[in-house]
Amino acid sequence: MVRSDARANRARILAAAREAFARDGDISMNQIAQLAGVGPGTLYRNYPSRESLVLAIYQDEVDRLIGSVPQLLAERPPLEALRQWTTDLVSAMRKKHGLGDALSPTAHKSITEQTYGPVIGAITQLFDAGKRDGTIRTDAEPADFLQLTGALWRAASAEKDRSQPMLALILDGLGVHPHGAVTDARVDGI
Amino acid sequence: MVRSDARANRARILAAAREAFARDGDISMNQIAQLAGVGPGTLYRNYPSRESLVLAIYQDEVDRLIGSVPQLLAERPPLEALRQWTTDLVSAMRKKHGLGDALSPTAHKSITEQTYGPVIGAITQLFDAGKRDGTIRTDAEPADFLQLTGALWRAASAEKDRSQPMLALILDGLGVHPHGAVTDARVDGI
DNA sequence: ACCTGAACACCGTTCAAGT
DNA sequence: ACCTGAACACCGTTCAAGT
Repeated sequence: MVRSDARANRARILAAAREAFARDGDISMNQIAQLAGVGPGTLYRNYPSRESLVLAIYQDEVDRLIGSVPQLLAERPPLEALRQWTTDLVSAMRKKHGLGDALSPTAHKSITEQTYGPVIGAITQLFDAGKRDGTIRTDAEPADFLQLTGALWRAASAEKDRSQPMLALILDGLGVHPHGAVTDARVDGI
Repeated sequence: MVRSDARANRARILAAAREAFARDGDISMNQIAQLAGVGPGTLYRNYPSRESLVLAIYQDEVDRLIGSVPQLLAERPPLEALRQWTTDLVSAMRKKHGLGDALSPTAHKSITEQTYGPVIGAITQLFDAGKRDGTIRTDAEPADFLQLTGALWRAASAEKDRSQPMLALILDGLGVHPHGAVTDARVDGI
């Protein structure tokens, strides 16, 4: 039987840790415990090592992202949902790389591999909705899109954030264009 | 004026640290000082931070590598010198990646960028010697060769070390083959 | 069943005292 | 001019004592 205060603690720890790591990747475990208002023992009961905590934070971020898809699709047209979702994804990737210096390359690699499948799944959902209502090309590939997303994150990290116009460009390319007019405009836009 | 014991200490620290890091990338600064037979203060006088020590170790490794070129070229024919040198390079790269988990991604990147130029320079020296005596193709590009070297290091890390046969293959490709016969054999060898 | 927080061994780093 | 090593503040982690 999981006590309710235990569950609440777990959530508080994760929230505090997420905030703390976003501010400073070098934050100590004891400091996180204090920020969360629990003893260090409680922190270690829930996350037995520093690495497991970092992994949980990122896993949680990905879970939110995956889980937000149905809501986004209910609220707006598929292309708009995809735009919003991708913006969130880029922000999550940037956070992951913010952690980067506190995360060992090996851990970083394993985290990327573990989240690849679910992320592709979410993109597939968004694509399928657009393909069904005719706003996204039927030959669009989720894996290709994710690849392009990597370029977006790099663009977002640069001094001048060009990720939004670049995303608009990609989404244009995904759209269905009866006369190819928008495709021409896209080439001009580069 | 640099005292001779100071210079000796610096060398002893670097040697001890190189050995220690090769065994365990998580070695502590105090442990390194003890292994080198100096007080922690002396260690910090020479290398004011952990990162500066790691960087110095790798820099030293690259310096040795660059410096070994004339000796190698004096002792053996260019292609043989290139083979030996590349074997040493792969071993150095493997060490760098052994450090990898103790080195921040940012530091790892900057170290790679800083050593790129000198490494290309060393390869150019070896190539030029081979081009002069007609054993290496005149159109061979040092940068391409270094790129292929990356594949060698990955092959060396795999459970079955295939780096030596792969290196032989690349060197075959660099050689001058009057009738193209060796090139055919090379394709068969894959 | 879970939490607290003092305690442990050790970390990176500093600096007064020596030679 | 340089070295030593005790000392400092803090680290990740544990565990006896509580509720």
